[in-house]
Amino acid sequence: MAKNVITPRGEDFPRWYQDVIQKAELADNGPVRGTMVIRPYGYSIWERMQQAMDARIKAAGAKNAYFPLFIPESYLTREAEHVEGFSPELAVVTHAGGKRLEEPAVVRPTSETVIGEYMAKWVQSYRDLPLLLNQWANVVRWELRPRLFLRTSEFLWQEGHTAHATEEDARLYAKRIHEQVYAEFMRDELAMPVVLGRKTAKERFAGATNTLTCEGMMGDGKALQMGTSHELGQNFARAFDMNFLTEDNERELAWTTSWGTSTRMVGGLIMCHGDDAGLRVPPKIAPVQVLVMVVKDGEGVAAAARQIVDDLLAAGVRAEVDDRDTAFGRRAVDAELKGIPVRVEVGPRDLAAGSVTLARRIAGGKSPVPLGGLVDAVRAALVEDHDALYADALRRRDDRIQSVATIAEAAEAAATGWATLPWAAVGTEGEATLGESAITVRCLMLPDGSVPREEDEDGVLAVVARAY
RNA sequence: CGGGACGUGGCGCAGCCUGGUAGCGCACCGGCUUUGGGUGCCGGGGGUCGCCGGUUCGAAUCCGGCCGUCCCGACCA
Repeated sequence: MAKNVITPRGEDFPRWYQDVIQKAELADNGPVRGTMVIRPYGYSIWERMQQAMDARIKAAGAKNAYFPLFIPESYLTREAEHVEGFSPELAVVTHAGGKRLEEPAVVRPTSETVIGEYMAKWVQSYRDLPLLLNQWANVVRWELRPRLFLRTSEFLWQEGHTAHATEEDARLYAKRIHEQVYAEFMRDELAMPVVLGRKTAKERFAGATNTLTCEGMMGDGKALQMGTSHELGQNFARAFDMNFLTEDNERELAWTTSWGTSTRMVGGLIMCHGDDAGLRVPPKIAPVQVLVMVVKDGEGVAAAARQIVDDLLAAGVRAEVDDRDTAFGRRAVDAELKGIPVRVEVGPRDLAAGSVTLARRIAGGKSPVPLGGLVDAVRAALVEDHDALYADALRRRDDRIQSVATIAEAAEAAATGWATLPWAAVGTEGEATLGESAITVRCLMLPDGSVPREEDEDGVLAVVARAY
């Protein structure tokens, strides 16, 4: 492995993170503070996330639609908590077409309001419910302390918005998205274990009655909120007059939900799986699962490498050839920085032996594989790598969660990881105390890992940590 | 907005204190070399020293003003 290519994680984790993003060619800072240029390799990772997520969202019954970037300022103000929560980070267009606008247009920070307005129009009868929508879009939240992928003033995301006839139906749908779309996606595609829970009132989405969250643990023990699913009660339905006639011809307000995941997940992926050699991309998300490297050309090696790529592609493996003219070591280091799970090294020596060399980014090590058995070996490696990444992440998380009894102990544990303690021992005051040390209650959960329906249920645990 | 630092080729920095017309590492380009772990050597291109003004024969360097960036704090997918 190459040395000193990037800052070691243990030396300076934030610096390591920046180095990985730069060296793996994931992103650059944009020209306006807080903005981000997503480079092709970073974007291809996002595209794979989108694809996998989109399929799950559709399987949950939601359909894609698109709503405008500009929202009338007056919409935002209709839901009191919502506007209060978002006003500090709004970008507002006051001038356009060379004139001052009669009503300023807010650049969407999220779309509950516009979508609420239109859902109100479309929902007339109980027969129109549930109405299940999703959109892929960019949103803008003017951030004071931006960090690439984790907190940028503009980011890309998916936002789901649904309307239901009953509170129970809305609750179950928010839960379904939380568990069967988000958490499963993170586990099965990103190889990331997440803690599921509900947010405290302080951490709840502005305008929601309940916020469910997926919290991931990063390599430095800090928490990252990777996705949220909200029950909005009738708050937005009331603000936008979204009502419908029941079977009994009664007029009732709908119950709505919203839920989102963003490009922040790319940051989570980096910080969860990366190591001192760079990124490690889980095979299912990897834009390039196998890089076939021409070690030394001249004896039909390049042609053999291309044939191998074709065979892998035909077998449904995402493969690319690397026949660049640069030194082998540099190309190998590049592949490691980018976290490509498997490298197939092809050189004259290999071909003479009728084999190739399989180099593993995640499991580590190299070994010869007969050409005829390559496709199967690659398939097995990719499955094994996914499981290994998940196991690593899970082990780290379990090692770094401490069960404690007091706020003081929790604060101590949060220096290196997470702590769980009875929510009853924390409460709103304890939450404020911890906040003074930049420690937050990430979520509330039950001892068996399930999500409590109410904050004050018996045995509810608070998960506290420092967070991104 | 409160506290701290910094603006010099693409990136990271030295030079400033003690003025004399810009240098190093990486990256980039060309040649040879080596392609099985950032190969080595030779050659080369690229900078209004953040901006404006002042002092001076002469300013990256000294003085004044302005602009910008980064870090810490208050907000967040």
